[in-house]
Amino acid sequence: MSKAEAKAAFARYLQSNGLKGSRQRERILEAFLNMPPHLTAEDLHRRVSRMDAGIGLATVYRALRLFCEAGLAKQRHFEEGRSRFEQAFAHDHHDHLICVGCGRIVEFECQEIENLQVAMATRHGFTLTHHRLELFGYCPDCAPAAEGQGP
Amino acid sequence: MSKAEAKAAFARYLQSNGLKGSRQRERILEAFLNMPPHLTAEDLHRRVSRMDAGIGLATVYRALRLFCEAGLAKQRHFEEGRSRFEQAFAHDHHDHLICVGCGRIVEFECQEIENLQVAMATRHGFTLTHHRLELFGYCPDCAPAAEGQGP
DNA sequence: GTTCCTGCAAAACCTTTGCACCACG
DNA sequence: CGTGGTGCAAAGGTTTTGCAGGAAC
Repeated sequence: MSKAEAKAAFARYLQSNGLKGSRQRERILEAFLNMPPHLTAEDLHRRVSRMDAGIGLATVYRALRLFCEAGLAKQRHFEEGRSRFEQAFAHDHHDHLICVGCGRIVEFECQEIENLQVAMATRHGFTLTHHRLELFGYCPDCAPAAEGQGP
Repeated sequence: MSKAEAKAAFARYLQSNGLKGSRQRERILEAFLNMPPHLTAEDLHRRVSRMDAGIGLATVYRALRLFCEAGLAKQRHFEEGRSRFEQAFAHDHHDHLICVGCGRIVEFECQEIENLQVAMATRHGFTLTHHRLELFGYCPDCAPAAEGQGP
């Protein structure tokens, strides 16, 4: 799904639910589509404020919830106390490799793992809807530092 | 590691760090060891309060943090706004299969998946420290209901 | 003209912290 | 007895909500 399609999908979502568009929602969606993935609501608000200073954080939260309901965004909980949002349309599916040194997040996919997941679910009688896989470790830049110094 | 060993490990942890035991910590550890996994701090507090009404929620949080530091507990963030804690000693490692219908959580392990994870990490130059894998879907009891009714 | 949306501030949540007193060692 | 633990309440951070005014359809 391209960015233009995402915008169209959002407009459609609004219309079918009796909701209205607004300058703020356009700006927030625009910023959301052009951001790196895995941003915080506050991150997004900071960026949006640069273009349109009057937009409130609450409005960003409300828009993000809408994006999630419209299937454009996905809310994720990494190992911190707050949520991050990613574009749901960007790639059909992917998992995350997260550096515990610098926080860098790399996306990857592996069909073999997916297949094994389905097999495990089936073995327990489950019908899979989705999953979450996160690998934590040191990226190439942080690996040398990790050896010399403990936390 | 058995429950008795867990208690001993905690006592050792306290001693080596110049910390003290207390009635509250004993009670909280006891309750923690005898609870189902994946409990909330509040869940644990509720249970502990039944045995010892005066124990405060803050004390439970402080104890849980200690348990984590001592390696007895692991803090996890599922797809909600709060933390859940599990016994770290129960099994060396496992992943989770979570029913989106009833919330039931099943633990499983799969060495093949683990191996592939290491391979993926290596391909990206990462050195793995740990990971998180959660499979979401309908358990056998909830699967039939899922077909007839959309959300 | 409705109805929904917005900004602000206040509330609601989970979690942590400050403080005076108590208990362990 | 000194140091760390506890309970309470207050503060902290993130997310939600109530409300009066404004904008969209």
